[in-house]
Amino acid sequence: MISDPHDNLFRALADPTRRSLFERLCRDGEQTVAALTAGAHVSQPAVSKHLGVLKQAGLVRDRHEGRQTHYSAQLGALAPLVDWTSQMAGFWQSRFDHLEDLLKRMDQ
Amino acid sequence: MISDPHDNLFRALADPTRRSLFERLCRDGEQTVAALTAGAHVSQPAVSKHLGVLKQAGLVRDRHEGRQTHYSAQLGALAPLVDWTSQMAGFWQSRFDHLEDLLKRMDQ
DNA sequence: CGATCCCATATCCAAATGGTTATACGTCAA
DNA sequence: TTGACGTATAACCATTTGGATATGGGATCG
Repeated sequence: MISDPHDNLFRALADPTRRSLFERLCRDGEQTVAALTAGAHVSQPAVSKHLGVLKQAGLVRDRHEGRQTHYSAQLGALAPLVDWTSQMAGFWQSRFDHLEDLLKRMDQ
Repeated sequence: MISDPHDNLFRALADPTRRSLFERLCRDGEQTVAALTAGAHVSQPAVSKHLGVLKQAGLVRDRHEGRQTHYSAQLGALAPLVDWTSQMAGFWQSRFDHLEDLLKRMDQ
């Protein structure tokens, strides 16, 4: 089963808890798991698991420092999302252009 | 439990089959369920269910004509996605600006 | 060294999800 | 009106998912 490269990204962002974690990392910058757990309404293991998913999607990066792990958002990972959206808009525009072109030719 | 307005949108786009349907509607324009089912690698009821989810997310529109239903993409529904992405980028930029500002003040 | 702290992993569970087949329902044709 | 067609819904099932608690394992402190 082939899975397109967008799949991990979309799936990672689908969960509200995960989006919230990522949003907080974007808003407030690098944070430890403990800091992220406070404020998330789920247990620490749940937070760790979510961070794992985000990491696999390339949305976050982890940095180990002593016994704590600092996570930070990787904004660049959102690029495929922007590309995909642009592509959809492009398809739409393309069809529009084609229609416009057709009407123009009919007008002559 | 409050669910942010982005939730339906992200969740709808999380499934590959659903994304594929939406992509085809963007690329090729309005199509009947039968046309969409041919090409989707799942049964017709599965397609109908996916279209229902896309519709609830505002991503598609349905038009009944006789005994067939035509679906078309609603590109505008992607706006919240763009907004969200912009917001994340904005947060990042904001933190960057703040850091820049801080460094500037320390320089004095 | 022993205790504690921070985080990750293991295990388990309920609920959600995506799929199927069977069927109901409106529409068109004969 | 009867039957075929196009789509939606119903009922069901396997798998995935997101959560919890329990535990492991390295780092730090006493």
